[in-house]
Amino acid sequence: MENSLRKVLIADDEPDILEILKYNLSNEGYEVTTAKDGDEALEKARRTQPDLIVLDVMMPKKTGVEVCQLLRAQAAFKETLIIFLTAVNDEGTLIKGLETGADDYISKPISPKVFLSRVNALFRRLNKTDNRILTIDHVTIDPERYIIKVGENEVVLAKKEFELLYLLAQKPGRVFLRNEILNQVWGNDVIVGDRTIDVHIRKIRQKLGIDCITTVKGVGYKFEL
Amino acid sequence: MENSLRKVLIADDEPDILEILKYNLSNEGYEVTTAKDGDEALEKARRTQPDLIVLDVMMPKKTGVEVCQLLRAQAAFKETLIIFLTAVNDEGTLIKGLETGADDYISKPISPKVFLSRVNALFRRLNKTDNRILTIDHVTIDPERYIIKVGENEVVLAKKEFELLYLLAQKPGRVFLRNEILNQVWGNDVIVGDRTIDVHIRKIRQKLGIDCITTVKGVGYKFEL
DNA sequence: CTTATCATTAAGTCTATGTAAACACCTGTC
DNA sequence: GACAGGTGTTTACATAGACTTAATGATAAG
Repeated sequence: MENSLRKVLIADDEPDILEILKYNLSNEGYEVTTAKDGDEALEKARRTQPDLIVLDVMMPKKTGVEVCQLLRAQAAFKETLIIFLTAVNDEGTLIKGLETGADDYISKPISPKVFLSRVNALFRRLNKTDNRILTIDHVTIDPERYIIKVGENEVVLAKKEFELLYLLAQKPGRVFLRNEILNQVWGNDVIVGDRTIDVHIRKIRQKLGIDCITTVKGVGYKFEL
Repeated sequence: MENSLRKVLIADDEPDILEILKYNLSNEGYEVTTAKDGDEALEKARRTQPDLIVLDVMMPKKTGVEVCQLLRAQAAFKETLIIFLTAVNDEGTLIKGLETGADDYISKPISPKVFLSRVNALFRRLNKTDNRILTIDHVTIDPERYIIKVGENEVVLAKKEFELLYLLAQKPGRVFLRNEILNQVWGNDVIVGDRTIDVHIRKIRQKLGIDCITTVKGVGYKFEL
């Protein structure tokens, strides 16, 4: 993997498991924090803002599922990767866990090799959709430099405008609900008026000068050339 | 999960209640089976593989909680919706019931309207993940893009039209009752006139340009090529 | 033939979005 | 501190078209 330090938080009540996982992840270049129960996991998650959180389902204080729910309720952890560790006989809880928004789960007993490959796979998947330069036909969107190219013209968008366009352009053709857009661009705890999205859409349309955002009335918007 | 396959099993030892609930559910387009005790419930559950099981907590032979436990132990019923009917003074048992993996509970005495709305809500929640692209012959319906393709032509439908078509197309050939359509597309608390559905059907027929929706007089509509 | 049900059409109503302008806020400059 | 410029948001209003209704004609079932 690349040079960027990926932060991982592992929460489990069994010190042995913590030790093994931490050792393996560190070896791969991850920066690892550990927690031994649900409350500690929440607290350290807040402090260290990890990229990935590994939660044992069965933990003292708070279960992994509860921790996951509490985290997902906060905007800061909407995009954070969350993996559950679970005993095989615990499928009921697990299903509920996945519904609360976990990205993957791994059954105990854990093979370090499998664990690592799953973690790496998750990060790879994340990277694909996160920081890449998008090119759709003759439109190029570069999130590093906050620049849009339409043909040969460079267009400068403001931050929110850019993020909105970038979101839509990640899946051209797919309709994004207004709620979805609010969550992704504004964060789900922010409350803004009804017309805010429209106004931004309008500015994007205006600045780009091409017809690339389609309204689906009553549903949302989609990027399309 | 299938949207339109909506089989319900109701188990209660009071014939009146069975009758009322069955009547109301049938009206909404559910396919209802009934059982008068725990053993019969188990047996019919196995046979009919319902999508929702309504269990009275107090029943002869086996209580609702016992039935629930036995069902949840089987892989086939891991995902089945289970609702308890319970008398108000029975909270101890109820809590145990929810722990065994029920999805909801409803207190007696039961208002049919409340009952229906709870059932509909459960199914709707379940359907949230129903986002698959439907392909029937040369017709493609993509809810993600909100686009219909008929051969090579792209057809744009309005929101209600799209949802209506999407509903019908989920089970080609199956007849959807008007009530069912109202529930799924409009939501069960909205009241609209009799001709509203017809008009939408007409627009769909017109826009698609092909004869794909068949009227079953006195019953409802079905999608068919 | 009668009746209930559906199709069709042409309105009317209402809702979601488009648009322009004003406002609040931040940032840097003189 | 006053000012300018930019961003993000709200407000108020305009408007297209989505949705509904109502009226009338067609059709199948009994």
